[in-house]
Parts: sequence; structure tokens; C-alpha cells
Amino acid sequence: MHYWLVKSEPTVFSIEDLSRQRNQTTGWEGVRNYQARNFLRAMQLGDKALFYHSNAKPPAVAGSVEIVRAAYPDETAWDPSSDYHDPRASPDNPVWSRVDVRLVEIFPRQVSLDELRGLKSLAGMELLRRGSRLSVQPVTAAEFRTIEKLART
DNA sequence: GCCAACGTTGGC
DNA sequence: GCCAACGTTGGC
Repeated sequence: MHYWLVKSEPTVFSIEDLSRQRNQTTGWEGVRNYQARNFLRAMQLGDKALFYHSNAKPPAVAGSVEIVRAAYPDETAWDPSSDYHDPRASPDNPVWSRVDVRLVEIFPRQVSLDELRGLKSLAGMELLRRGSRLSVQPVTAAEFRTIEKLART
């Protein structure tokens, strides 16, 4: 089992939006960065991810999700009407991948970026690295548990 | 709204 | 293969 962090702008798709989806499940589509895509492809069934609200006030970890379907082609890539359209992609050459995630929980308390920065034990997190922009990134089991615990206190 | 950091594109 | 120009991300 591996742990991850995925970002979404809540004005585009928030964790509350996820909670209203059928089966509280959604395809994590629209990732258009190769490094992030490769992390999506490395995800396995049952892996868990922190759901991070980027471009929010404040930016914060809002909850957690579980991977319920491993990577498969992201068909929004060859949909000309999609915001995520990529003219290079086609059914024969999908280029981009997505996974399906299901809500595990909306944390009782959001853990803000500021708060994360204050913790020594999280100093190595990719999210906290200066200039970090990766929208899908691995986190360690220890980091995941630390944040989960914080969110419940 | 600003802008630093980063990724991608394309000319050479 | 280099790198300048450009576009995007995301905190502030």
C-alpha cells in the first residue's frame, strides 16, 4: 500500500463535490503533467491519498480518498469540448491517464498549508518544497498518518 | 492581481 | 541539445 497527495482547486472540484458524486467516486481526470501522470500510473488499488485544496483560502488538506480503479486512459484528453483537451491524444494514443478515487473521509478539521509548514516531521514533504507544483505526488506512510491525526484533533 | 518557480515548445 | 520565450501553477 502506498500513499499519495492529490490537488484540486475547490472552485473547480472540491471534496464536498466528491461527496455528492454517485458512490462518492470520481475519475481523477485532467492531469496534464508527465511526472504527475506517472504517479497516477503507479497507484494501486487500495492506495490512499490526501485530498488537498489548492488555490483556496487557506490552502489545506481537506480529507482522504482511496484508489478504487487503477490507471486507465483519460478520455477527456481527446474530447475537443473538454477543458483538458490535448490534440495529441486519441483512443489509439491516450497519452494521459486517470484513476478512480472514492471518498474515505472529509476531515473533521482541515489542516492548512501553514500548519503543515510548522511541523518538523513534515519538513521533507514534496508539497512544502519551495516552488513545488506537482498535482499528484507520493507521501510517506508517516506523513499520511501525521496529517490524518492532526485533522482529528 | 502579482509574480516566482517551473514545465513545455520550438527555432536554431 | 541548447535555451529563450511562453504558458501555467498556486501561494500570497
